[in-house]
Amino acid sequence: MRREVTLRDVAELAGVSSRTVSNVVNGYANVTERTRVRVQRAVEELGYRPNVLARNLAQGRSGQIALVVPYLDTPYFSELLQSVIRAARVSGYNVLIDQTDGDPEHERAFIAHGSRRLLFDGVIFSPLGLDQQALVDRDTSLPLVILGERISDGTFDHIGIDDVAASREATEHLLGLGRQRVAAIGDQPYATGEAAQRRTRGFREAHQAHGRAVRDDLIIGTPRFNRIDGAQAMAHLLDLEEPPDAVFCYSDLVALGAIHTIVSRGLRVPEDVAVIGYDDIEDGRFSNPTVTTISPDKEMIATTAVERLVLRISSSTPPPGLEVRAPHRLIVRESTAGRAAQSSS
Amino acid sequence: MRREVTLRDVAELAGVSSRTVSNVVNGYANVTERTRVRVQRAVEELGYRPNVLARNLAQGRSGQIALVVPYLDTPYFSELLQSVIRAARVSGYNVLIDQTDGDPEHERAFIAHGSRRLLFDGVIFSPLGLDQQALVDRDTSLPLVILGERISDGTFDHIGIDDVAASREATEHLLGLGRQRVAAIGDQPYATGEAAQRRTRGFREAHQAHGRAVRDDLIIGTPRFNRIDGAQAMAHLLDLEEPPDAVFCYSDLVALGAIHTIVSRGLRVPEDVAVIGYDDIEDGRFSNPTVTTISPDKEMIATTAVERLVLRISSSTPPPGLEVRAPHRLIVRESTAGRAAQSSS
DNA sequence: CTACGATTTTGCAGCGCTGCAAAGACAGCA
DNA sequence: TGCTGTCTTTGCAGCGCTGCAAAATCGTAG
Repeated sequence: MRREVTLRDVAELAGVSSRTVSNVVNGYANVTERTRVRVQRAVEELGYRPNVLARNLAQGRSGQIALVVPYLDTPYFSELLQSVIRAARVSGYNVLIDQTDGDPEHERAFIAHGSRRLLFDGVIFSPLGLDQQALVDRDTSLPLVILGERISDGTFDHIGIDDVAASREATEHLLGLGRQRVAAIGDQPYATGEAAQRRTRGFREAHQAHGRAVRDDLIIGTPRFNRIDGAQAMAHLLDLEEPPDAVFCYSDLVALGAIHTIVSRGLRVPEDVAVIGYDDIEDGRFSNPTVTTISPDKEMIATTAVERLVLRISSSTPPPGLEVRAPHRLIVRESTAGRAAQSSS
Repeated sequence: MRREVTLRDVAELAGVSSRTVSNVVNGYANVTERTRVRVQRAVEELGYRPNVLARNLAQGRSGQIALVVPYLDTPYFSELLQSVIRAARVSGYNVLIDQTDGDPEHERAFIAHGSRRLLFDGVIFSPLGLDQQALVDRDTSLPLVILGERISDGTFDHIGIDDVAASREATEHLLGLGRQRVAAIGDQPYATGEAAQRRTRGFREAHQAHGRAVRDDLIIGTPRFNRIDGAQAMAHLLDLEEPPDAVFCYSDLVALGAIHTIVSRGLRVPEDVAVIGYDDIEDGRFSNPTVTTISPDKEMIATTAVERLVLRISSSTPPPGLEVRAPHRLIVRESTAGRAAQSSS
């Protein structure tokens, strides 16, 4: 395999210094049209491509941004990943993926002091079990953007939808259908379960707005937001003396698991139990029945996250922490509206 | 942000040359125990971490391997991705992900001459629409491992399950249930559809082995292996005068789409139509009904792929192309066995 | 005690690029 | 014509590491 073309090769051919070639390639100011053209021509003739590695070394950066997510095989995250990769590429960054498996220790290590600083220039973090303390202990010189439900303390950006409002809408949708006993699956009443707790808050607010009492025994906690968690929680709910006739699930996967249990007990969705999910993953559009859900604008979340992170990386003085609210909407499908909803997306 | 600790810093503290520190850090031979210990201590005291970038630059490699897949939000690929990342990290490589969207042009460009050679040291490629010509035109100096159904020409490794055999088993399972009209969804009778064609071959072989004729109008082509493709193809099949009573779907997503259509027509799975899928994605374990499927050993595929690629990268003389058959097995679930299968995983 | 081969350590150059500051070119003006 | 200020271009050093080959050290045989 032949040696790659370097800046120097181009410089020689164009009859200028390698520094000038660098200037042209990087579009720096103050290069005469004449030399620019000459260099440009040489670049093309030799098929020169900058060596990213060398550039990064010289600039003291790595050219990578890390995307830290709890699970990769969760559709929500893999859909997000796609958008992040696309956006990062536009800005000349590679995405380094890290799956934490929701392990708080692992999550903490990623943003703690020292860590593998050299491996990435910034982090887009979608924490699961990260507690407030980890954020306090973090290396504040590491550019950080957090996705999800955590409020920024001003030293990083935060992007997420309004979970409380979204959860309220979801619950109101169920109440609006005339359901009498609305359950919630996914609460996590402990320090690292902030995201879940906001959804529970929305759930309660909706009841309040409708002048309805929340039956606390219908709020079921789950360790994760998985199909299996949903399936088990639903089984528990159906075993109650007065089982619910509607369920707000804190993720579409939970909803799919719940539906699985309901149907395998010989009950019907939505006739016997209406189900609403959260995330709008593709699965929910083709499941049986299709799943009514809260759809966050994932593309916008990903794009904004990368944008902000890149800005943060290239700023000499750190920009103030931004609090970005991404839009969301309720998408009604069969699991609450029945077959009638079939035509909707 | 303070400067990072370098080799030289360690060298100074340990009272040796930086080259010796490098030797110790990299575990090279011929270092006295005495100096090794001394250096080791200095490394720990300063918290030295090698700069991967500089190392790679000096070694003329990038430290990245590319994983090229058609779609990332397809569960099969995101499950594979996880395993690949894990395996690559063990070998000190980063995974650079590229989604081709199945675009043949894009796929071709990735392994063609020149390409972005500097960005990655090797490629793990899961092609979709890649035709044989692209492989001929490829840059043979780029270490390559191909996943899927293509046979190696000796210049790269190939890892995949035996699709023909697996498809035969799947079809035989349906025939063994006593089904009379078995359909297949997913054929792609054109140059880039090799994978699909092997499945069709297995489908035919199974019929032959059972002394049954294949009804060609029951073999439906689909552009992709998606839910929507499965849903549409199934709709077409159900509109036939003699609709099938069993369907072999070339992916679990196709199967999920097909089931969706069947159920929304008021028919039952598996009573009216039995459905079998391919890939064993998690969705199929919690869908309603759960999906009988062919389960490839993804972990083994990923691990072997990385292993072979790393070997190929570090070999000065390219090793012969290996043809690896990963194991697969049939997992019977509700979509063919009915509720009775509930207990199986 | 010297010589020689084997082992361990070192110095230097260079991977390909960019930051920095200085040099050169050029135009305008006295 | 000489001088100044501005715009372009250049040279050099160095990012942190490793390849290479020479130098130093060591052990042992003569």
